[in-house]
Amino acid sequence: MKIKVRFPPSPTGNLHVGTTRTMIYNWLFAKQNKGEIVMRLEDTDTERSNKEFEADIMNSLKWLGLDWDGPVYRQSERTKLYRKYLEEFLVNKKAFWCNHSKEELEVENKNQIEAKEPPRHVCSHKQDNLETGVVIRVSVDSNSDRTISFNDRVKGKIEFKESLLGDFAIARNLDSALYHFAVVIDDIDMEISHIIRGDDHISNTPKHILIYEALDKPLPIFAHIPLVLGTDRSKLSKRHGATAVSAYKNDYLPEALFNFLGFLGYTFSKDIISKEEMVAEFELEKVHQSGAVFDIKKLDWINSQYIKKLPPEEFKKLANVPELPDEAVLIVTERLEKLSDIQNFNYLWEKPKYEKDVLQWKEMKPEEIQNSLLQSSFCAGVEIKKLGSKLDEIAKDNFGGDRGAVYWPLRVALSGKKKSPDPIEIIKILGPKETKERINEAKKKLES
RNA sequence: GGCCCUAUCGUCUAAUGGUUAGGACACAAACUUUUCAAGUUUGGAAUCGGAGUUCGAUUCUCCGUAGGGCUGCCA
Repeated sequence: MKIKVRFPPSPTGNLHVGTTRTMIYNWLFAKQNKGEIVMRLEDTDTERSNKEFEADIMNSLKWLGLDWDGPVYRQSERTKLYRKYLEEFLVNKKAFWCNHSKEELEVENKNQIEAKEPPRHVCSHKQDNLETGVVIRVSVDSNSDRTISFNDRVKGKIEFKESLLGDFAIARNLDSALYHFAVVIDDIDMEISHIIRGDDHISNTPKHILIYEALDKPLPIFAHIPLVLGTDRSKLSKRHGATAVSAYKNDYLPEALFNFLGFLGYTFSKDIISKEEMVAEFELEKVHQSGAVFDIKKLDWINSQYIKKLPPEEFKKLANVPELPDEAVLIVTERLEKLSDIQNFNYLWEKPKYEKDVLQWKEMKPEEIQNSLLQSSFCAGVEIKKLGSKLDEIAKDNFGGDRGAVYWPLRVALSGKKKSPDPIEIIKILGPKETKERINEAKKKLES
């Protein structure tokens, strides 16, 4: 059988990390099986869909390296196809026009809940053969004793009673199909073999199965993946933080996000793993059954691992710091979790700003700091290799061997920070001239 | 309310009818050290509850409980 899967985002928002995780599993599965991936924008809700979200989705997918085969389909451009099938459904009495108002349906629903009955709309217009109406519904037998069941590749056997479904809506009119109808028609038309989608679609599946059956088409294989959760274990949404992939672009490497998302629901052989290795290892049946919390701390760690491995040129480009000297890249990447944190190291390419009291090490007196800096400034031109022993000597001769008394003021003079890499590392990057200048500025600052 | 899904450290998870229930992140401590970072070592931390099956259940079954999803003329 030819393997064919789909990316079916709805352009009613930016690309969501949960949707992306589902797409990653589709992608891994397709790549491993030399299958095809269809890109299909589900924009049947014209009110909420827009081109900006479309662009965000495509760009984010591209950024992550999630590619697809063939053209980009839009459901809004396929209304003729849906119309053809809607007419067929109507003619064959598999669907009918319903003329109940929203208010009537609300009352019905309210009464059902109060009576502890299953919520569903069993339409009384079914036999009326209306020419038109408010909405088109599939006719479902409310007295059926049939159990619709399917074998989910990740969840196992799932069953629903047909009688509980009710006559569900599939189109606003002949030219405006709703989700349930458009997906099934498209999945049939595009010969989708595996539908790998979020857990939240499980309860839609029996409806879809009924449409496949009405068209006498074979069922695809269903695989429902658990949702990505927020810290309170509910479906990940904006109140938990950034959900758009594009919100991660400035701080995270695409490989790191991909790696992290892949682990939210699947266990690969090692924590840091490439796409290629993931493709080789992936098995649909091994996708976990329960939802996973999006833990940003783990993402940060994975990201830091990828940053460390970046070549200098690549890092400077991605972090957008062309002025950073190549020699400085290593000491910086070792300390970063997020790309934008590079701004904490701006003293490597521009003069630091700081308050003079930061220069003080423990109980040091101003004269002592001055002396320490003066001594250090004499070392500015010393060969890097010998710099360490030279500074140690100063500590020994002037401060009873307290190296902090030398290193601390020096580091602050160079970086303006309480926390920074070894001053010798910084001197290596700044060079003797700049080093001397910064020490002198520190001395001046101390006097003021 | 109805239907459906799920349940191992704080988080991601491993294991399997028999293990001292393992790892990673996070956290804490130690080492290193002028301060960070990195690294190394160590530590605390979990099988939701109750029945049943069994010589033995974290694992299998059932019942609870909890959480989640769906319940649209959204997708």
